[in-house]
Amino acid sequence: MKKLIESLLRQALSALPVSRVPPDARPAEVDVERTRDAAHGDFASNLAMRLAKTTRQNPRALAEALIDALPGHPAVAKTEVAGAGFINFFLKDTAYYDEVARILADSGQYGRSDQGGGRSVLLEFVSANPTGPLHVGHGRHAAYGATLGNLLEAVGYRVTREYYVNDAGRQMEILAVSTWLRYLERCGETLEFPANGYRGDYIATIAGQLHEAVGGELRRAAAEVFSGLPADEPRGGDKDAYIDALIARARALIGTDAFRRVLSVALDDILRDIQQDLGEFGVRFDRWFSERSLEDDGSVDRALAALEKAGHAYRRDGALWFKSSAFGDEKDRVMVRDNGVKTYFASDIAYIFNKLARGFDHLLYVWGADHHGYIARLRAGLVALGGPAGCFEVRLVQFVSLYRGGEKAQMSTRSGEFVTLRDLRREVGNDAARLFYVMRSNDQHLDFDLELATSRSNENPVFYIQYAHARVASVMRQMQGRGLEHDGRQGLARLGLLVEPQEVALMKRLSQYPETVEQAALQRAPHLLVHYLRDLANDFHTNYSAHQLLVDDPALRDARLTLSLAAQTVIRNGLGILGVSAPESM
RNA sequence: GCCCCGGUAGCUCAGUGGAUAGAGCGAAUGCCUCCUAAGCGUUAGGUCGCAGGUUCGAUUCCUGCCCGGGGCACCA
Repeated sequence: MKKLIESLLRQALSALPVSRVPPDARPAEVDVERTRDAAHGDFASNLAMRLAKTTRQNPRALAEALIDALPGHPAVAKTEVAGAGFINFFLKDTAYYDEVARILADSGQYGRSDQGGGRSVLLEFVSANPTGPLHVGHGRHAAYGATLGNLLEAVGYRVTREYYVNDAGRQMEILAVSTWLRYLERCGETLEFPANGYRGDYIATIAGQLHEAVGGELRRAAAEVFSGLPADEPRGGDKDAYIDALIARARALIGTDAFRRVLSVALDDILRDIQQDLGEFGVRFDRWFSERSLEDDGSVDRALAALEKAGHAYRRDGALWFKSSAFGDEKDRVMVRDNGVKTYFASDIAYIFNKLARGFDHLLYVWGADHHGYIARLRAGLVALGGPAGCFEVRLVQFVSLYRGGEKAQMSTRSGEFVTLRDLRREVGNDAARLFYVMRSNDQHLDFDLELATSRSNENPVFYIQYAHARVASVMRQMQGRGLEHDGRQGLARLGLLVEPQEVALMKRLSQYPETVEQAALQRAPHLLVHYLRDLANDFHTNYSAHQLLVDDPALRDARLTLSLAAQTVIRNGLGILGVSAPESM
């Protein structure tokens, strides 16, 4: 509907003589917005005021000229010049009736568009290290990324969802050694757990499975394991040096193959858990991309070689550096350490190289806010490899705090006492979790109120929105219980009977849905859709309270039910994008 | 020190180069012989952090400052 007004204005603009508005003064896009005040009509444009600036003409006179040039359209009742030069558009009610008809005809497709023109987007999100279960922060990434993917698809992009599995590198070795130590405890050894190890209970569980599988085969005496190692942090040593020595010792005692096996057992178990968790949460990925595969198939080496060949890499102090400062980063970055070990940055370069090679039009990353310093260097890598900087986009998600009854719930990652995503889902349910996670702007720290998420009142947007949907279903059941039928064609034909202000307000709100989806997708802002649905539910409940739907007059009843079914359709579509269910009863 | 995010009603947060800045909660208060009261209505509540600048017009854009959170590794 907004598009219609924009197109009319564009036609009017191109109809103005060049002498009046030179071509280079004409904006590529005309801005049309919904009015806040009904006295200003339904839509307004500041086009004349913008032209007035560039052409140094009177804005009101320009507005008059534009209105004169405006082609007539059956949906437009009236246009006027107002204020400093606004052009206000008043629509006929029939325009909204047509929109209701479109909603019911398009049904599940209503609100979708081909704005994206089928361009391909690689959306990478979550990508949490497989060193433990997902916690509530990852949950926000999952909900945000999944909703973003749905939004982009709704406006015509081809979206590939990918989870980058960091299954290589030192963190994996720490995971393996942590598992092995718990296994030794299970075998009966007594030991002091390293400060830098993974301490969560899940490690002991995995160690138990390992013990069942291999018995005492990998058991070594604790004295043998720990003799001659440097001091750990609690004893005044360096925890990193200590755990590295411990890893080397483990390798030496049980052999590289067995160490690898322990690593695989732990990794497979944790990854399976993550996949199951996200699956239950309704978050699906097209591909789980293994970091290790990039190393195994030589991609990392090739990417490093490509950078060296292009003259963007150099050696210093025994390390291989990427000259990222030449591409806007604040300083150069190490890719291969002086001990020959590649940094994670090396594989991330290889990964982005891989993404480019797969021919995506756009690379969209969702990262935690703590990774913002990483944006410049990865973009630098992309550009150095010959990729277009414009296709690279990162959206940062701020942190999540849990509140329970006004008290902040504590989380800490290494202690193993964090609140997992699974715990959260069990407590508040998937629907509430999905919606609460995307209710706030991703730029905003999120205070997740556990009590609110489970409360059954209109302050809880989940129940409030779902209830509006269920209420329509309930009325339809009620109608059938009375032996009545709904005549949809009659309803559409008699929408003119809907003259109550609450009914008109509901129709106007419904017509905003396609704009809202588009805006939310293009701004990467799912929270706009949540707010819209809340407002829509409010309009529905208001109308429901003000006017009986199941009235005796069949024509009026059909019209009202038709409008209600349209509202139900839009709510269902919107909740679908959010990954929230639309129940028939509550 | 540098970089990112935030500062809008008592609280949690939307919003925008335009016309009188919004919602929910909380507070006060009204509505069930009637389709789900898991609902609806009414009232009160604001120096859009502060100071400059650009503009016909700034809460919105720019600069500086203040406050809160985060980041500045040959860790992931």
